[in-house]
Amino acid sequence: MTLHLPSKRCTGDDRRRAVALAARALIVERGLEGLRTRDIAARVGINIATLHYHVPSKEALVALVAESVRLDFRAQAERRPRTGKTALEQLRLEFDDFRETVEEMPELIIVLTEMIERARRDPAIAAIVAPIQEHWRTQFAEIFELGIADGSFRPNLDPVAAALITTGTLADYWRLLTPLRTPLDRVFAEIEHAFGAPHSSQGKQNHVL
Amino acid sequence: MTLHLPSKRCTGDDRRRAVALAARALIVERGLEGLRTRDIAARVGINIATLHYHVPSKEALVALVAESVRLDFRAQAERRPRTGKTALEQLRLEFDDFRETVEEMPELIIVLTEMIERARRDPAIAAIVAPIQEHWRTQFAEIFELGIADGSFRPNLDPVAAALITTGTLADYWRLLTPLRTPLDRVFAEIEHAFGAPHSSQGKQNHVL
DNA sequence: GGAGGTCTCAATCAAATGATTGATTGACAG
DNA sequence: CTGTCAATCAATCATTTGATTGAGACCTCC
Repeated sequence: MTLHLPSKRCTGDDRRRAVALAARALIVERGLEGLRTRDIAARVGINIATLHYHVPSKEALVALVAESVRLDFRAQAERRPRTGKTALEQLRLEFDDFRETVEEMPELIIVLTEMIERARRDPAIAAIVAPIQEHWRTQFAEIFELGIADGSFRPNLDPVAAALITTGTLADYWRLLTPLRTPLDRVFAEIEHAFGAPHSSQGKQNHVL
Repeated sequence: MTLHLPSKRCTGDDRRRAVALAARALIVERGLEGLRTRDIAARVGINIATLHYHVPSKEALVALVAESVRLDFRAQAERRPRTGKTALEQLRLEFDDFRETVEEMPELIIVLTEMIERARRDPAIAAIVAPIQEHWRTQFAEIFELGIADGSFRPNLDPVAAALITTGTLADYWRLLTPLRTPLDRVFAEIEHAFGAPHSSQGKQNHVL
């Protein structure tokens, strides 16, 4: 991968990547609403014309950003093997994952939220963003399904509804304006109580099966 | 309320109200991102200068819209007496309320979401929008607290966490891009199961106490 | 009837903004 | 050395957009 620090010229892909990252940073700062092609070019350190050479239009640019976010999410989702774990363990892994993402790449979530908002009136963006949400939801639904079978969770649990509740809770949590003294842990614990098997006291010790 | 159809002149408050409504409609169509003062003026049927006479700046206009949304939410929240009901009944009232809002004034929620997004980088809007969310959350927290006392809900329920889960779930539900064949009812039912007292089978018949 | 305030508009401004043009540079193949 | 092509830039365009100005119209109260 030729970096653009030593040599002045870069390959198109490198430039596009740099543009996407700069755009993401600017979206975090000023929102999609305040995103300007000039600012992106300036942050990358190139001319506006050069930007337009690599990314034909602003519409394409937003799509490029959405796509880069999608890839980042997929990459982050792929580097966790969950095989051979109980459902409860998998659920906690998922929680850890979320906490990690919130703490280490909050910018990624912010941009995703902006994209989701835009997706409501932009089918092209919707097509990119929907799979991300779908995948996340499915992930939880499968965990709950497994958990019903292995006894981690309530027998009368509705896996799909539970997944909707879980993803909705997490997606909305970080959106909260008030910094919120209620820590994420309490929410996680409450979700476990809410979906866990009623008799098995699966508080700290996980003696499933 | 003097309409502006027969007589040409209106009082300032009427105009401001009309401007706010037109702006809300435009936000639904094109987002805050695509909101243009000219378009608002055109929709109201007035000159741009007249718009600026009633609302000094675009910033003030966005604040006006946020404020109008806040008032609408407050009005909608106030017209429901919940005294003398059990916690479970109150929870279901709240669910009915949400469903009604989603079905009858989805535009209100869309605008609120845009405002929440903007609030992240605009303190003035944050100050208007935060109380709405706060109130909603508190509402549920109180219901859960009452429900623990009256036996509707689990004794080990964390009311604040449960409220966060509930509001997060609802707030995120309507945001979903895929029209989602999973009906709201299943989510509601799952929440009731999740927080309900484990032994009392409060599925359809509500024989609390 | 007129003084003063409220309300409205046509015309215009200055800045911002997405996009284009035409020329230049550097790398590399033959 | 030369032709080709990706990559880059300065300059500029055509609109868009938030905001202002100055001239009236309409209403109310005296």
